[in-house]
Amino acid sequence: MITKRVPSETIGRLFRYFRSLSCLLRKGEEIVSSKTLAEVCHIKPATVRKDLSYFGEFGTRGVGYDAASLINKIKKIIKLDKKINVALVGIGNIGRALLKHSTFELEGFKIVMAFDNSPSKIGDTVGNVMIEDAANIRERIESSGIHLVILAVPDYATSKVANVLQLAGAKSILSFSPCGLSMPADIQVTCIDLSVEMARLVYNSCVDYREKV
Amino acid sequence: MITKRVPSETIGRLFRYFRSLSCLLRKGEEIVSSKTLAEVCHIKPATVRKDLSYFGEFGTRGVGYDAASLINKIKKIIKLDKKINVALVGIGNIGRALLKHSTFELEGFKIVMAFDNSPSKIGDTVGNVMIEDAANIRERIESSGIHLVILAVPDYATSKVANVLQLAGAKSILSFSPCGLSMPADIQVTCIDLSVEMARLVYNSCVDYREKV
DNA sequence: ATGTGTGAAGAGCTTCACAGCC
DNA sequence: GGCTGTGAAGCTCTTCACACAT
Repeated sequence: MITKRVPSETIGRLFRYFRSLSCLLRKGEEIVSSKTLAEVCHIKPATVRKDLSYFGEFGTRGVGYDAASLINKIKKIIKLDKKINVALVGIGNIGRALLKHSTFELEGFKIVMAFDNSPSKIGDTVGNVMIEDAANIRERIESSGIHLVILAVPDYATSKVANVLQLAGAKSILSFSPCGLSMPADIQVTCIDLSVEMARLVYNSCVDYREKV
Repeated sequence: MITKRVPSETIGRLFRYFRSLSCLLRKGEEIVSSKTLAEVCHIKPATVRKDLSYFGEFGTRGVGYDAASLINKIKKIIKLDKKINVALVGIGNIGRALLKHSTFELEGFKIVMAFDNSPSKIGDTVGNVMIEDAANIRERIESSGIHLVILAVPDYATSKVANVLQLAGAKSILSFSPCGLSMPADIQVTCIDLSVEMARLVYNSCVDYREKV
């Protein structure tokens, strides 16, 4: 019993291949080589081939990949063949921006439900979605079968909400709070922490090109 | 001539240690062990010790780390001892959210300049910052000596703006567009791509606990 | 000739396990 | 006893280099 090991980075890149291929196809390129795809994505050709090889043999040696059919293969692999419904908790600045951010829908994700606990927000409609009372999170998410939830609440509320989401059967959480989440292993959590990213950028730009002896 | 190799992940974790230590200190914990710090951050004690060891010996064997002095050490390492000024380009939904996102300032970053090219936005003030004409980006960033720029413009404009930023002497770019940036190696670029993160979450939650034979 | 598919080498990060010090 | 600091092992992802197919 061996789990097929696919690097987590590979999945992210598949999504980018999907985007780039759609773009190349629109420009009339029907056959695409790993070299072309790599250039568009700013990575190495070998990485492209390796990534795809985890899932099968999609190309023709000496020729390349058929763009249209490769797109479909990728779509199935990363479950982009159906729209993914998403719930959003926390309608602060970030939450509001996400609701208005129309691009998600083009990429296969749709925020279909939004929650906040502030009476002044509940009932409002932002970007076609009505804000519901956070008290109903569990019931609503459970009954709708939503698996992916975006968490954009203040830090102090994060873990409390996360526990409710767990009870509601959520499988994946994308959080904008500095992690602090301890979830069971069967729940995927990704934290997006802008301060951390900025700190890394600052550090790297000071160090990388100042070699130490 | 050997570059001291510090994992890029380590820098991100240092920032989290910094946060956690501040919190622990506020609670009155003056001495902190790698075990305690690891628990708070949901990582392994050995990782904490290894991370710190890249920069020196900050602890006392048999005892632990002095929280206050460790915080100061970390501050210096990741340049948090001074405020970092940041410029923001693109005042759409995300840009606006970032301007209003007051937490940055607590963490050492301050958006001091914002640009857009829409006449209807130029001159407005959002969260204490006046939106300036994007035509002045180069001049303003160059003369202010800002090194870190957040890019929140529509995809099609990203690389064009990035080129201007390069000319303006920016050293680091935090972009919210699907990468497409080819910058010289001395400019650090980080892309935050929510669709990619969501796609990974979805994939992992389907696969991780469905072992393949 | 050209470009894929892939085992093996390489690079980078994490984790272990234990020596060293309190 | 307790906890740090660290070389070495382990693991994961990337890159190479070449066999193979058209």
